[in-house]
Amino acid sequence: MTQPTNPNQQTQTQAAGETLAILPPGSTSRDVLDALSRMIDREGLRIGDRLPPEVDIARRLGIGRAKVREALTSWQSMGIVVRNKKAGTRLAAEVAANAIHLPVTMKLEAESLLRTHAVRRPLEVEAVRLAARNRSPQDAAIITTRVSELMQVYGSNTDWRPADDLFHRAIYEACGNPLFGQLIQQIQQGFKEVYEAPLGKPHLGHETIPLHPPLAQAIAEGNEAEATRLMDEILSIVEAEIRQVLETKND
Amino acid sequence: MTQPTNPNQQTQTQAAGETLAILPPGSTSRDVLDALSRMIDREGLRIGDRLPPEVDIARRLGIGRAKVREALTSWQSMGIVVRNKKAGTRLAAEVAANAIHLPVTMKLEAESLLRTHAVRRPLEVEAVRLAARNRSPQDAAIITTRVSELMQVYGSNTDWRPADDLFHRAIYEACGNPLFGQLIQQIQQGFKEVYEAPLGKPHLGHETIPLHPPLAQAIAEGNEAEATRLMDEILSIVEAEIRQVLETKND
DNA sequence: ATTGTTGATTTTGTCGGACATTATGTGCAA
DNA sequence: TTGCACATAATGTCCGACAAAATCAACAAT
Repeated sequence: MTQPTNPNQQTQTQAAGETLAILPPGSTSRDVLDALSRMIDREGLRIGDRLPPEVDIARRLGIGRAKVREALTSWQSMGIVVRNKKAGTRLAAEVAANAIHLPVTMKLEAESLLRTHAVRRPLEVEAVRLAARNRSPQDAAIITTRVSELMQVYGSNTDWRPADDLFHRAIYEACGNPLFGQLIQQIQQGFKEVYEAPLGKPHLGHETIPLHPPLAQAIAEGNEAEATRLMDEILSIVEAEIRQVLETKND
Repeated sequence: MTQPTNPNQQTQTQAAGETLAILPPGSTSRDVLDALSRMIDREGLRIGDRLPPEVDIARRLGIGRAKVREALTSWQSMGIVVRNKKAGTRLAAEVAANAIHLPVTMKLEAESLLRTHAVRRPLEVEAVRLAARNRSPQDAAIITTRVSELMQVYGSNTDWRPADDLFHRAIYEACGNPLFGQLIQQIQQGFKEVYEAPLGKPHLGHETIPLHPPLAQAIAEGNEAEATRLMDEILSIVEAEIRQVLETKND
């Protein structure tokens, strides 16, 4: 055992990390978790590494230990950290089976981009199939509107991803099962965080936008086969782009 | 608004619920959550209902408020409860987009059995496809062993579901992407909890067991089309059984 | 009579302190 | 060198107090 190369051992002479951002008094538990995330990033902590004792974190962030514990409890319930009496709080070696928090899980395993995409893919295709089958006329109208808005933005040189988000959310709405939207958006959120952090967020999926109008039409017409085929093609393109980005990064 | 029929208003004259089980001193946070679950069940609380103030819970369970808060924080981070200053802690009306905990979510919405099955279905099929494509020889051997064990147990009149679990876990292992296993098992866990509680757990999926040996063979042979077809058929049968159970329950 | 306002109350949020519990490590003795 | 007792450091738990905020009740104003 004898864990290797722990960078933050005794170099912190009670005032080393004091330059950290002190949280304002009205900060939520989410802010604490964000600050902890930044701290983990900055100090380059990996799976199994210890993070500072609760009292130190509290002092460095200018908050009470109760608040730190609340945040760590949240992470613990997600299986992100493991707490032990004297061993301190460590980043979890493996995620508990019954608890998932994709954003952090993925952040800890950056190579899992393709894995995450592989999970997202069947969910997206099935959501499109159900949307084509179950859409109401209102849903079809919303989807048509969203795709026209998307193409309008796409024509200009502004960021088209918010419009793309709205379009896909309309699909999740139309499929009649809120679990699809919840799961996919959870996956997407984790994807974005890990993707935009180290790779500088190139506009992924740009090539797929021209396929969106026929997808919307297929859903509106109730053409399940064509809709799922188009969605699968879109996701294939995205997957190829991911592989390309990963390869160019590995140079 | 004016929420209706809150059963636990002022009938508790400081000593009503005192007969609750007092937790032993060495109880974990999980125990507290279990006790809270039982309390919710016993008092018949629904979505939007308030649960007792933290100090009351602490007194009734014989623990400190810190322990109660830790447990509630865990639930809050899963989107199960919402906490407000004077409004108290309420069971969440809708699950936050970035936090999902299917077991409790489903327990609160029993009608979502089919929705959950609809999400599980494409994931299972894709996992089988990937397993047929990427399985190693060892994986194939394990799957073959598991299915033979399953059929052996199935022949006797003991409970075949543990063996069934092992078989499907072997598939998740073989597919080469741990996220599939994590997500599906999370979904399954929630499904079981909500299913077995109100419906008395009939042996769901009994009809599908004879389809498992050919499924295992298709995976071992790398026959993606046949494997996915069989898995889809299995899940169709399960879905039909779910519908039947729900209908007979609605009489 | 309805509406707006003000104030009291209740409940969660946060802090600090104290002690218990438990790994971890250290030093002494065999 | 090995084994054991003890010191130490970190989380776990409880308590008490106050802050903050949402709700409710009473009251005033239109």
